[in-house]
Amino acid sequence: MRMTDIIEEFIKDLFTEENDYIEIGRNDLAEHFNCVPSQINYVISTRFKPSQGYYVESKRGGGGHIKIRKIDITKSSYLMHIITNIETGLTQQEVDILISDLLSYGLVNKKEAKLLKVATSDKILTIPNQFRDDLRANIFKNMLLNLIED
Amino acid sequence: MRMTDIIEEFIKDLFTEENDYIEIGRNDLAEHFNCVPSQINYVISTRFKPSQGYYVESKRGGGGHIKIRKIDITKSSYLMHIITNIETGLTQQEVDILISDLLSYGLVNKKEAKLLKVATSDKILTIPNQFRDDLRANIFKNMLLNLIED
DNA sequence: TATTCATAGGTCAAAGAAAGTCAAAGTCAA
DNA sequence: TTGACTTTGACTTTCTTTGACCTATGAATA
Repeated sequence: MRMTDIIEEFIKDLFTEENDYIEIGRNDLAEHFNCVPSQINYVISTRFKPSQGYYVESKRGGGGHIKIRKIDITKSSYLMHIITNIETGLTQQEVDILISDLLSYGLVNKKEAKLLKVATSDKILTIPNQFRDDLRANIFKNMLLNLIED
Repeated sequence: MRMTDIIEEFIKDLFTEENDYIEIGRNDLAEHFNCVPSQINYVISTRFKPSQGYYVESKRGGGGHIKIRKIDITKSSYLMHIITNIETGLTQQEVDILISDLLSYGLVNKKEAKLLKVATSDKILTIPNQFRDDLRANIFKNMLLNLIED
């Protein structure tokens, strides 16, 4: 069996009914499985993506850690559907349409819609063109993921 | 848990409804937490900046102390203070502290805090380094602006 | 009054502790 | 035998901890 799969399973087993997130130390885990630390990053980036219902944060430096939150994707299959189907970039137009759909289906309220809109608008995303649509898609996707109720 | 976070929390707990400032002795505090005195300075300089709504004064010599004052917190004034004090870029660390303060003052709810956090995190802002802090500040500022007018 | 000294706090850079990135090399199944 | 997936490791970035040295204040003393 591949190391990757073993680590994936190990991490997934850390989730129980009570916790919706877990914290790991990258180096500890790597040591535990006798692999290089970056292997852990590989596992996380391939098996714990938003489209798989996971949200990941981390902190470096002393006392650093990686935190993985599991989102109950059955709570909103429509949101999940959108999230899963965002692969590449999105234009502002595309996002605006999605937001107004979400609003009219009552999946987000007005305030949330506004926040989504602000954080994904061309006006605010003041970076070189080439990066914008991918960044926007990434922000949008992850914000949606976090709108799914606990 | 990090010493830094423990000290930060300890200091923040010293604030109550009645007092708008607190006084600490650097050496006493360091002794209490069994760390070097300069650790206290580190905590203060990373967690109690003016842009985060705190003003620090101190006095050396006999009877010396460090005094930390918190700005007046009515919803719009605090938000405006933060917004107007964002000049150039913000690191993720700085934004995270701001968000947790906003949350603890009840100026944003949990969901809004999450959205703010997602839209400003290093993990999500997948663009070249040089652009990141300015972009983050821009997103954050504009999201906050939208939280005010409601 | 002027000097000296103990008692604070301030600064800054180095060392330490994690995690992130990226690309090269390896594996394996279709 | 090629293309996708995995493994590895050198290098980078971020955050924290530590300590040596510096500066200001007030009290005691000459």
